[in-house]
Amino acid sequence: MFACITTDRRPRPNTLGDFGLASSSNPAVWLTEATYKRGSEICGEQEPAEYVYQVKEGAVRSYKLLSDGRRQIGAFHLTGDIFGLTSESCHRFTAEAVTDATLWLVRRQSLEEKSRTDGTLARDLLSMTTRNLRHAEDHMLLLGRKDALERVATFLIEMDKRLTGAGVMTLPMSRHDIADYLGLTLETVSRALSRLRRAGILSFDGNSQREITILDRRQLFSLDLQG
Amino acid sequence: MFACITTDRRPRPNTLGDFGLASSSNPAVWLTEATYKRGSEICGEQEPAEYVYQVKEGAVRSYKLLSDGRRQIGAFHLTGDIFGLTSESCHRFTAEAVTDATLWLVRRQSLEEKSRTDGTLARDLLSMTTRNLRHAEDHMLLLGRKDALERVATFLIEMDKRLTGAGVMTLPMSRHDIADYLGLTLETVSRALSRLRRAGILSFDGNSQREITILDRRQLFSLDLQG
DNA sequence: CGGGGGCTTGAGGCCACTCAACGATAGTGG
DNA sequence: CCACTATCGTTGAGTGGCCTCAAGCCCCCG
Repeated sequence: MFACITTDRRPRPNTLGDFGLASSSNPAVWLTEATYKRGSEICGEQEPAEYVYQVKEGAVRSYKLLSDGRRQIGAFHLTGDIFGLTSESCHRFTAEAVTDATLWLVRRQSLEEKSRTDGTLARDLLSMTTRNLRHAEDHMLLLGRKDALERVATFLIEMDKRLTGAGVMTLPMSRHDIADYLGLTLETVSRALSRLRRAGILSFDGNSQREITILDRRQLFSLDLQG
Repeated sequence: MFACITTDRRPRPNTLGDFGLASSSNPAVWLTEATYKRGSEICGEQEPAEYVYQVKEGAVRSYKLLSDGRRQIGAFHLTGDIFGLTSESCHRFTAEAVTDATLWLVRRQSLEEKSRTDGTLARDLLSMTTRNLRHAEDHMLLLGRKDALERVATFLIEMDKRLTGAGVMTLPMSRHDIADYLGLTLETVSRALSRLRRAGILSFDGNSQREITILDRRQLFSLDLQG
């Protein structure tokens, strides 16, 4: 599994806006574009955090491992998402391409330098970190207190919102990835999806089992008894 | 359950250093001190986030509820800890006093205003948020992938580090609180502690069951197979 | 003395895990 | 074109770890 860095390493000037960092019109943050094959590692846990990443296309998983191989995926990063952002020196997750993916890379150092003088950027970094924190906090509730069906329902609602919002979506990740995100096994995820299908809440019409249609949003939401 | 705000509401000038916000010598952040009785609510989930809090003395729990009452404690805040910090308008957790507690309060607004001109403060806010994020990420791994014994071992190591570091500690929270922090039931927590005691890893010498001595740090760490 | 809260321990049940078989699909090479 | 393989997903049977329910102890307090 090797990353395929495009040879186009010629730095391209780019606004922070292109990097998703709001409207600061600072043109001096340099981007690199890179592509990664399905399954290849983008950055490793505890490696020095040299870059911050934004998904141009594809999907990425961030995870931690226990020494015996148990895996917990902390987040999926989809088109437009920024990850690898930290104010510490090392990454706290391993990131891998879920599908073939194209990323934008920006040196962390250059962001830090800019943020020292650019208050808007500094606030954007804080609000992005806060957004990640909120996601982690919500996910703790899921992992600590929801049962399997509720976890899968919450997952589908999250993915629908982030992928299309239209109730029809093609999940980029496998059942195994979903399981490691939800703290379950792949069999339990599969059974939960089947239950939701049999209950008329979902359908798998497409020719792929990853193509899911939400038929009854009300019932799905009623399983996601947040708050 | 009522909070007992001390009538000493006279704002006291204080350095940010006193607030744990590093060495910025800005004296213009005003603190209020308040005391809370065991079990009283400090702030509610989804309430407007008017204050940021620091524990002067005592212990605090931050939690989320599902509509049927299941509770997930996201963090315990001990002496010196800052909580309630968010760049969003509302709190994302309910906070309650685990023991009688004395807190320092600072208006969120005043922090935000200061951070607009004080780059050091802005960076401190970011690094505090990052620290919270790391804790949440580690806790996701615990909740998603560790078994009961491992969760309790991890908890004891965390508390030992934060309370004394000496291997002897008096936990401020009940088994029920520990359970809701670890995604277990209080009985399972109790059984795990008993197992660790029978294995010679802990002892409960004190006259309180919350007084715990770690006898064998090596074995305890071997149950906490982080990474 | 009774009552309540916190903690422990036991008995039994259930939900998710484990192990296994099977089908579908895609890619590979003869 | 057809094996052959690997990957992914579904489903079933059985197990086990944690939960539920309950009893009982200890301590504090009225």
